[in-house]
Amino acid sequence: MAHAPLHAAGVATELLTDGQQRHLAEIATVRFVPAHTLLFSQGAPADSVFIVSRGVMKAYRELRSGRQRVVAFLFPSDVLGLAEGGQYLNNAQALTPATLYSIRVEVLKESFRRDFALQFQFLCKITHELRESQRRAIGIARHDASGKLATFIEMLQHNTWLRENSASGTIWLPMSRSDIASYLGLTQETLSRTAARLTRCGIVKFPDRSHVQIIDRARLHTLADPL
Amino acid sequence: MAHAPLHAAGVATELLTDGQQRHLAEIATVRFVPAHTLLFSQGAPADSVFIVSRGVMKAYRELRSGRQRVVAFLFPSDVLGLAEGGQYLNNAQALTPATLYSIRVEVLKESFRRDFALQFQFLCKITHELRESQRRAIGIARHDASGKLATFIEMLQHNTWLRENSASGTIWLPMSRSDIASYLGLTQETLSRTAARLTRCGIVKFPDRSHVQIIDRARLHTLADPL
DNA sequence: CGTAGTATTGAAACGGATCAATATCTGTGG
DNA sequence: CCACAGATATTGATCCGTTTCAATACTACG
Repeated sequence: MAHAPLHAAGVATELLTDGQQRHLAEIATVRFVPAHTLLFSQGAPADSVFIVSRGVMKAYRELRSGRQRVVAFLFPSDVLGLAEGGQYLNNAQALTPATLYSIRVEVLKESFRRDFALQFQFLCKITHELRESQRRAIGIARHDASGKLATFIEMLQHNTWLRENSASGTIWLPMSRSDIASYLGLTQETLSRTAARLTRCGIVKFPDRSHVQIIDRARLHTLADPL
Repeated sequence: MAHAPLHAAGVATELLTDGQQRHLAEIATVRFVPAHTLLFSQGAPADSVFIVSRGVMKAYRELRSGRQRVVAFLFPSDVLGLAEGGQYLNNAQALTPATLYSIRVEVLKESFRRDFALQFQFLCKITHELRESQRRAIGIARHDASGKLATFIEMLQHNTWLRENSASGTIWLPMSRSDIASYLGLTQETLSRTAARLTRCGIVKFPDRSHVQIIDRARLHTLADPL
């Protein structure tokens, strides 16, 4: 078990002691990734785990047909680098310019050995990711496109890193329409139509292609609530 | 962070030292659950984590409409009891008579503090669950029912605990048709029709309602492989 | 300003959902 | 051991929504 298979979970750095943060900074390497650049690709040897510090990343998997399925969007404090058998399972690409901390898995494991609380933080965060993944699985099992989209918008709404302006309720969408569609298991066309429908109904508004504004929070939630 | 939120991951007891196994046995309580019985329900105070020792469990969530979505099937060595805010997120029900180890989270956390490797095992297992959850999310994002079912059957095929007879390729299905349908995001009717279709095509055979037999492994895999 | 990638809109067809009826199984008690 | 009842599973017919294919509009970047 040389390679610790870690992934896609947020590490709440606020919950780490100063000493732990210093320690993490010591064992990590800072890495700058330009927008639209691949950080790593599926199948590559997985020797490091990454923590997003600034920017937004996407994790996606390449399918036979050349299509891609978005597996997760990663925000600051999220961890990525899920591996199996020493290989990364997903591709990781920057949606915006991003800076990450890169930590070699052997080094991280050694730190875990010394610091119980650090490992516990990771455990909690991976668990959090698992919760999110299950939630998402329930979300995309739905058959109605508007429900899926509503769920997605609510999800973003709760994400601290995207609330540009909590007063006006405007939310930043760092990902493309196709990314959202892929994440929700829809086609771009259906997503587009559904977004148009929600706009017509006065539930949301799209000031431009990378922003949503929630108009009718109550009706949005009614749509999002699972069934 | 009084309640460690753990869940649905396998703990490979084979990888634990004798001492660790003894220790786990000491802090755990054995619990027998008859078939079709609820172990815990969503919203209940989550004070314990469970490890399946024998039998099969299902984790599911109740939806507004009264319907239910199956989130996971749990087999021996899997961990269940995913919690958030001190409450269980899913219902857990036994599909067969089952025996589980029940461990109070505070006690488990205390053991983690003393035993790095024990915590690391849990970390690996939760990570494994996360992988599975992501795989499943990709699986149910598909639009074709036969692909979903094929994926599900392949998944079971790889599960050691269900291979009754690896020679004949017969697999035990401890869960009902509705459970499978719910897990795959399909209706019972569609699942039934799809199963019939695969049978007609000579890809699988259903000797009875709780067994599948793979006839044409190659074509099954072609269907299952994510497009 | 033009071009390539991205997004929207339109028309048509497929596939799964739904409603409804029938069949089969499981477990229980006579 | 058999018969019965309730749950579970299959099958059929129809409807609706999403996919698909195709064309047009937009936007960002050089």
